Amino acid sequence: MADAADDRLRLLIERIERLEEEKKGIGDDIKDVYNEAKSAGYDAKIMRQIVRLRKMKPDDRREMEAVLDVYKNALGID
Amino acid sequence: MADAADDRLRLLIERIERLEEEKKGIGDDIKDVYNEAKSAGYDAKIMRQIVRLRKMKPDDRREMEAVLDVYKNALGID
Amino acid sequence: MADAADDRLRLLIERIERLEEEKKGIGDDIKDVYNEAKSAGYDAKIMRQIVRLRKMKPDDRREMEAVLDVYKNALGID
Amino acid sequence: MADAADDRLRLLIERIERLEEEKKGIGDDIKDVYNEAKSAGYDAKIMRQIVRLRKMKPDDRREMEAVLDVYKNALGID
DNA sequence: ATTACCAATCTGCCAC
DNA sequence: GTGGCAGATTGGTAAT
Repeated sequence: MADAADDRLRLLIERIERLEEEKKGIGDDIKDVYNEAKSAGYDAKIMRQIVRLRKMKPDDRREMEAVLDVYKNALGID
Repeated sequence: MADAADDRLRLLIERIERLEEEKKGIGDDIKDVYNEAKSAGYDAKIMRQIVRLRKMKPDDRREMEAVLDVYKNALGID
Repeated sequence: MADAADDRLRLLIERIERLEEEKKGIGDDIKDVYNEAKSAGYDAKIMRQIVRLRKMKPDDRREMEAVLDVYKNALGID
Repeated sequence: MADAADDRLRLLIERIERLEEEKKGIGDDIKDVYNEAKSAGYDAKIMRQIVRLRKMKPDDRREMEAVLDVYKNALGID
């Protein structure tokens, strides 16, 4: 009963499923590294912030941090 | 055909739907305030960071910022 | 030291914070209803699906369900 | 200025960054497949539902669908 | 053991 | 129409 269109859809789905498995594997690897870091006494939550900051272009990051400081001063934070 | 159990489920669902509507209304109000802020020249994204920071207890926030600085120095950021 | 611009920003932030509190309150109310439903033996996860389905226009929902069935048949699901 | 602890942190961060890059690459591949499917006339949103359903154990899926039907009947959906 | 909280992923939306 | 952003949901974790 499975015609050619059915096959095409099935193949697309199966490719997606294989890729999602790979993606999950890498996600697990990342989790392992964070756990290793945690065992070494590092704070995973702050490491994640670092990773986020390093993704930004340095100039953009500094600009963002500068504006944040201005707003913090306006609000009397710190 | 609708028995008492059906009614009970329906009433629960309807209460949820009413509450979700209210919640959506408030979400829209929040969006309006951000738009007003944007019109006044403020950066909405950074305002959201400020709101997040103000949710934290001051001591926790300072501690977090201090650790972040240590990590940034370790990584040579800035 | 707080000038007029600082005040304006502070007022905007405070309005947002008030609205977010209200929003959180309603979110808690919704959670309460789901817990009540759970106590009555209902499955919260499926109730969420129901709420989602009821948000759709009936014709759109039926169309979507029809396509889903076609795909399920193509994949031999069921 | 970089001591051994700094190096350790840096190496952990770099491992994470490499893994995140790989993960992003696979995410892009998945997106490509969905786009290919879309070009062939398939509905990506429903394909995602199919993928989700296929992740479930068949018995669990059928049980879930059965309960959903019960709730739909109780609410007069369909 | 459960339950609430928190983070991370995923979906939907809006702006470009 | 595409990419980024915010919101929602789900899974994991920590506390009691």
